[in-house]
Amino acid sequence: MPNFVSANRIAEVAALIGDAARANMLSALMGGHALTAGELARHAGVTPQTTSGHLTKLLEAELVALERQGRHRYYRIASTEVAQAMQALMSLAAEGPRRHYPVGPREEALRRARTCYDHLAGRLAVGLADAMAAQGFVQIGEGAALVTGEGRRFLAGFGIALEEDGRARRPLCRTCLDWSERRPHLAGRVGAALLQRMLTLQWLARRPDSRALRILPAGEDGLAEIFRLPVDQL
Amino acid sequence: MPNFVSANRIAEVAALIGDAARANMLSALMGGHALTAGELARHAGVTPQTTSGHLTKLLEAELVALERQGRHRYYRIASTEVAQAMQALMSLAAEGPRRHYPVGPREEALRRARTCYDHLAGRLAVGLADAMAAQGFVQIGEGAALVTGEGRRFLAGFGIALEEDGRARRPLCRTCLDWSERRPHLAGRVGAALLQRMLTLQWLARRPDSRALRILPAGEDGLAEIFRLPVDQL
DNA sequence: GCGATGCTTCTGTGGCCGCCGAACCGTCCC
DNA sequence: GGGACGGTTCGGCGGCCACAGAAGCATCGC
Repeated sequence: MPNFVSANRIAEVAALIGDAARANMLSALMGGHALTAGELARHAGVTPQTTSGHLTKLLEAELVALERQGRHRYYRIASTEVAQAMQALMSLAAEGPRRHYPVGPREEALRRARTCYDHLAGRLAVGLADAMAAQGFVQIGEGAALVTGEGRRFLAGFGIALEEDGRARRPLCRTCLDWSERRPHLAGRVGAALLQRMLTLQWLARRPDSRALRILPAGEDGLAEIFRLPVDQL
Repeated sequence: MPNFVSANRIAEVAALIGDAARANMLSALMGGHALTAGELARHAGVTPQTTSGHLTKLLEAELVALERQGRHRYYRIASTEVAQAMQALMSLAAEGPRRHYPVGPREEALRRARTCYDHLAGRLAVGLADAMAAQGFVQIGEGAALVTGEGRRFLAGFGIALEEDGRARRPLCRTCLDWSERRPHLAGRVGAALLQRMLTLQWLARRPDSRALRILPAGEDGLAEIFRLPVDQL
């Protein structure tokens, strides 16, 4: 029959995500942290044994990957492809009937700054992308972003080396549509590097048990001075 | 609870796609043609009444949109967001155990040139992207592409006007990872415009009942002369 | 008007799958 | 060692949902 990337395989993986418990687990893993089975069970709101079943399925389908460490087993998103698919589904889910979710304090923290798999999201990320674009470090198109030569130098000065691998067309930068802001922000290799660097510089800190990020004093200063991004306006 | 883009909503839409029949329908619609319920029923391999049920669900979730015309009802993908999600899931599904699908002649035609929702895909699309990048009309990054000033002029000469809407950050061009080539090609507004223009110029023709495209003689000439893309090498 | 066609709604049936209780296996700590 | 704890496997139950048969409702042709 006509379809041969076998729409059936698409259905398989979509069905895998299309279960409340598993979607919650994957969603939790989108925070970028590797989590143990128990933590995932709590996130999903089901018993450990049920969780275990789900995890084996996700493992077989290579949607998540496993790392053992002593008696703990850490699960994480298996690949950026998976993260992208989840991202696309989030955007889709965030559309629709525009439900009025009451904005609690926790949600407010998430809207302000959070991780999205391996990069920044939230108002901070959108503001950062805008600020860098304004200074000519990146060019942002629809679903697309490129680092300029100037931007490359700027990032190098900030401690991020974009290895100049031979093929000029390779490296760089994607954008990722933020469900809370409905605006693009920087993802891809550059996005991941920015998050990492800001964590090691202690500009930002992960909150335990949440995708939300705290902006530390050093971060407020650094973002304002180096990135020309006044954090208090976020 | 922690998750609040409600992973449950993600699960809902994923589950919607995660059914073989519905996935086949959506997959068929990814060809870019609007299809009738009957055609979709045939694609999915189920009876019309079952199809009807699926379609109401897809409609409610706004994954597909409906256009009535006499006693026919034409269904199409509702938005680019949906198309992107499907695209991401295809990439994911195409990964994995790398099954050996025997490559039939039909599949070969698809690998060569086909539509992907509203733009080109297959070797033709990848080659086109490469050729345009080589001539400096676009810059292609990872998951990202931008049209240069030169490219803008080139496209204008080819009959594609990229309206310069005020906000400089808006328009342009995405890339889309091709499952068959595992390489990016041009999507977004530019990708759609290129496909449209080549269809109206009769460079390409849609095949009935398939996503595959035929490259017409005028297309062979034009692609070689204007885009510097020798089609016979695809 | 008539029937034919395209599509839908209604209804019942069947199967798959997510769920938990219980038991089992491994790792850590003292 | 023993015991606690993190994880997994097994078995049986329950509910949801995709499916087709039959009937209903539009639109087309004559």
